[in-house]
Amino acid sequence: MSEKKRGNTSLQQMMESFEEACRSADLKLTHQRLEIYRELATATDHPCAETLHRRLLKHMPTLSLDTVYRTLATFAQHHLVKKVQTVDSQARFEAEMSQHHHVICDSCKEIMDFQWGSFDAFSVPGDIEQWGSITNKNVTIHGTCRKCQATQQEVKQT
Amino acid sequence: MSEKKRGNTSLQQMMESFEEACRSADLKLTHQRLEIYRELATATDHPCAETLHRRLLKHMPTLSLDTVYRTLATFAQHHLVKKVQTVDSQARFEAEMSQHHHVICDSCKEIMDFQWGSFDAFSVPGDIEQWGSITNKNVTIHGTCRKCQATQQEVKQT
DNA sequence: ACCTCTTTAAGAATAATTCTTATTTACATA
DNA sequence: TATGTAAATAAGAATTATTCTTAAAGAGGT
Ligand SMILES: [Mn+2]
Ligand SMILES: [Mn+2]
Ligand SMILES: [Zn+2]
Ligand SMILES: [Zn+2]
Repeated sequence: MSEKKRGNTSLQQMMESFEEACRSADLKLTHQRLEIYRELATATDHPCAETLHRRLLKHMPTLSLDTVYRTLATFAQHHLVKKVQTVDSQARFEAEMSQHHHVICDSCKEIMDFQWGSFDAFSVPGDIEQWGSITNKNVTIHGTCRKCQATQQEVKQT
Repeated sequence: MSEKKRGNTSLQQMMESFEEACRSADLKLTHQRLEIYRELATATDHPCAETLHRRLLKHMPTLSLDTVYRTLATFAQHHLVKKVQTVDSQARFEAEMSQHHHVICDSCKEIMDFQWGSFDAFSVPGDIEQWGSITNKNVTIHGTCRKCQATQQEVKQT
């Protein structure tokens, strides 16, 4: 039971369906791809390419940052990972492909997942259905997380 | 009645409250600031800095791109404009500060506003209220707009 | 009109990402 | 298991988006 919590899907399962997806998309199963995917799949913080690279360097000292970028782009094209939309300049990524939403702390930039089934079941306003064909709808909540609230409190007291 | 549609607020009104806000924030009312704000306020497409610059060059041939970036950053700090969150590398902006949501065409990158009062009235899942203090919640819908659907149809037939 | 501080334009610099190329590797096949 | 070949990687150069530096221009108060 020492595996990271990842919704209901275990890392093992994710790795297996990842390998399967690569094979059927004719993507070679390189050490780099496997490790980059694994690192992202175990991360819960929606890391940017650089963060991912920094983490991976510990066990793969020759991994290039370019490979991380290139690989993430390839994965995204094949819908194996998602680029997360943010207001910041560095792109951030996630391996969690199932429907979920984000809370973002505007102070520390932490992005957390959450579920909102009753929203998912909601149907969009009528005029939007005219607009075109919709592939997905997501909520982003912005605010300040507890940790940052505490920190800002301390600063005030200084 | 020839003014651009801007929700219910007219451009005149926006310009007036903009000038008022600048004065009370001790921001000098320069020609550049007025024109950049006006251009963004009349745009309905959430332009990036470069697009805005290109449009403004027609009437202000010496305006520098740096000024557009710097000015938008200043405006954003003072909550006079908003940076829109996207998955693309170029930042996009809007002057519409009232609560609204976005539909984004993944093909042509067009961003359209829409209202969703019943969503706004919805309260967020309980576990999120524990997370920290929330400043806003917004929906982003992704899909393909009618125009792009039509174009893709043509391509198929070729 | 003049002073002072802010803002601007221009170009240099930086940050994030992508491209080029020589080398290495995965994996299909013999 | 060895070999051939296309795909992928590492390294560094290049590009794109944005920010910084500095000298000159302008806003707004007196
Ligand atoms: Mn997520
Ligand atoms: Mn908008
Ligand atoms: Zn935080
Ligand atoms: Zn479109």
